[in-house]
Amino acid sequence: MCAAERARAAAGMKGKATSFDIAHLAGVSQPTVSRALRGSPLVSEETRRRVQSAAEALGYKVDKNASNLRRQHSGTLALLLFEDPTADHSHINPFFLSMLGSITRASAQQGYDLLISFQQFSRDWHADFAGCKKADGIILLGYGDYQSHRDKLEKLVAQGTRFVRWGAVLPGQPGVSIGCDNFLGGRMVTGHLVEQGCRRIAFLGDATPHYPEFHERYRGYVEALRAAGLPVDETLRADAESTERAGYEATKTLLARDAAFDALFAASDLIAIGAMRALVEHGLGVPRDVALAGFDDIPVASFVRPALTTVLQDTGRAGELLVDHLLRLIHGRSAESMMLPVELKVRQSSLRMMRGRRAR
Amino acid sequence: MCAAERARAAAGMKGKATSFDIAHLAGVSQPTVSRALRGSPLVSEETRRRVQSAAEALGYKVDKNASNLRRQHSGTLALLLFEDPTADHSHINPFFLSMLGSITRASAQQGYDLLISFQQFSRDWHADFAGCKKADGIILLGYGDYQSHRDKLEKLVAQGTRFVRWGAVLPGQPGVSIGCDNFLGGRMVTGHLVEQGCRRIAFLGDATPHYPEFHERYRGYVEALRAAGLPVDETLRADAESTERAGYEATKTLLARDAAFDALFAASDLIAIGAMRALVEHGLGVPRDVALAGFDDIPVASFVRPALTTVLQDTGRAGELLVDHLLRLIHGRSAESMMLPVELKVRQSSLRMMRGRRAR
DNA sequence: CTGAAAGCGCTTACAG
DNA sequence: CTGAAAGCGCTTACAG
Repeated sequence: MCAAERARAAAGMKGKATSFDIAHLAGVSQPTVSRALRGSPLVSEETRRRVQSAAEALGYKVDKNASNLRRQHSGTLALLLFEDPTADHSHINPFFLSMLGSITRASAQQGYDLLISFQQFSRDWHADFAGCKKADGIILLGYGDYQSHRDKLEKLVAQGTRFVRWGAVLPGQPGVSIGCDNFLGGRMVTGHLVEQGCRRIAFLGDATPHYPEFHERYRGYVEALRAAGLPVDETLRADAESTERAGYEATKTLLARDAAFDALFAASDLIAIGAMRALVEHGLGVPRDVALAGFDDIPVASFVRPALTTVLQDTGRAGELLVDHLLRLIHGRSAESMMLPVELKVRQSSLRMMRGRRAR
Repeated sequence: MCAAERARAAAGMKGKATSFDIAHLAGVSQPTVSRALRGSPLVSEETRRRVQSAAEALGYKVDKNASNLRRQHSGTLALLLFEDPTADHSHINPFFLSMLGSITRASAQQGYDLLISFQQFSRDWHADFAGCKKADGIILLGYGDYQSHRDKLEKLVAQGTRFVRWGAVLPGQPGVSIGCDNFLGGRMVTGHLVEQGCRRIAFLGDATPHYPEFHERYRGYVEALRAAGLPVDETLRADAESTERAGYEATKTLLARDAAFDALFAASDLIAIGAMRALVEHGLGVPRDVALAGFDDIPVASFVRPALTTVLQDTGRAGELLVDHLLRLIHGRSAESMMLPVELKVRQSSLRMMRGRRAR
């Protein structure tokens, strides 16, 4: 039995203490307890102290359900992680894990709790969090097909649900989106591969508007090829969702096609790592025979051998911005979509000049 | 304006619909709405249908705050992630990330929401979740110093807070703990290194009772050495918390000590990866000059070169068990601490016989 | 099977 | 600066 329990037992109470118990102990009314604990300026310093020590003595905590009900808010943000239903369920994409970490931190810093939920895009999740007041706002995260599911976002807007979305920032999208400059990232990587002397650069990833982020990266790739006067060869493109397995298989497809390539730009690091495995199995050296680059800079990217050239998205900043923008919306202020800068991380996997410099 | 809004505007309502609105539309009393929606067997099939379609028409969702307040529960579990305050804050330990994924999935499967929060052990978090009824129970996760903070756990028990803890399973601990067989894991790895012909095996990690998991792994290491008739040399031990940086530095310390070693057992994969970098910088080949093994089998473990020998903890099963045991406690049933089996994953980093088999 | 009533534990306008 | 009163939106024993 701890001190608080003993004190309460002495006072003849059972169960958790309520604000009435504190009021009784402090010799004030129950509303005064509420005011004192919420830091209202209406309460005298001396009363506040009495209330506070009574609350501590009984181990009292404000009941969130009651408080939220009365105040009509929840002090909670919901993070919805959308996963491709076809993806391997045992591991979450490390990139989103990293985002999750920074979002958790950012919302804690702002005094909000974070509710986490995995969702399928197909399900009817749009009213599950804001509708029932479990959360004041929603953060949407995931490589998703926002084109087919645009109606869900529009429903959120129509409902007046506050939400922000991580993903491609494109004109005319419902709600607020925050994402990195995928187009620029794609152009930078491809430009770098061109500089390395690559001439037949393949693209791995679903380049349809159904995967807007990949699509933007692809557009950057095309732009860089154009700028270098290189043709865009459709046989050098293979679809892949963002998994290692898909990258592996897309590379096999490409190899089977017998269309020669000297570089591979994978739309994500996971795809790139799968590609690396397929290339090695096929007896091709990276970067000796094929230069390779990915996107995201997930933690493994620097640990694979050769270390993977990729595009860094600042997840720390992204998490802060997502929470920040969502809170603006919750507080009735305006928030604009925005695009974050990216950074090219050149590592060994794309450095064709390195050939022979190390005994590998 | 969506259909639900239009319907409600027609009915002259503003704001979210309540159970009274549904009652009105369905032509029943408000309590009947509540019963119908909660699936009470007292409601006739026909009434239920009327209520349900009214609820759908108005886009009604039960207000969780009100429902929780009345029912005195929250339908939510809290996951508290303890991080070493000295650790690098930009990345979360991948092992815990993996646990987080499986816990999220398991609690969703059981119909519970999951609240996530990062905590410092030193802070006064014990009443922050259960005390204020934000969560029905708590899951504790993190390489923590449970010895110094044992009083916190005891406070939880005294309060009657339902909680389960991931970590070392030792006799006499407050509450329910679930963890893997760290002792066996340590013994298996060390035994394997001995089999590979290693005779001077160093241990990297804080082996004090303050890190009970590492301590158990260390005890397994000692046991395996004893079984092989090898001495336990204190100069072959260097403290490290579970970060890459700490592993890097501990290895440097070891190297500076000038006590020869032919193998390194790191108490975690992160430590092992840091160690690998230090060894390479020092001109030592892995596994040629020094065999290396870690613990956890985080995703990078199979991607570093050479791939890292380690001990697999089944995070999927662990997450399920943590949630399962916590729900047992919440439902007033009993739950016992338990230990999960581990699996040795032999990869190249420890295969000294491999020397020369590949041109690396 | 259904309704009228009470109450979960707070917060906040209102009155003093 | 403080208290009495009302009410947030449900759920559930009680009565019929």
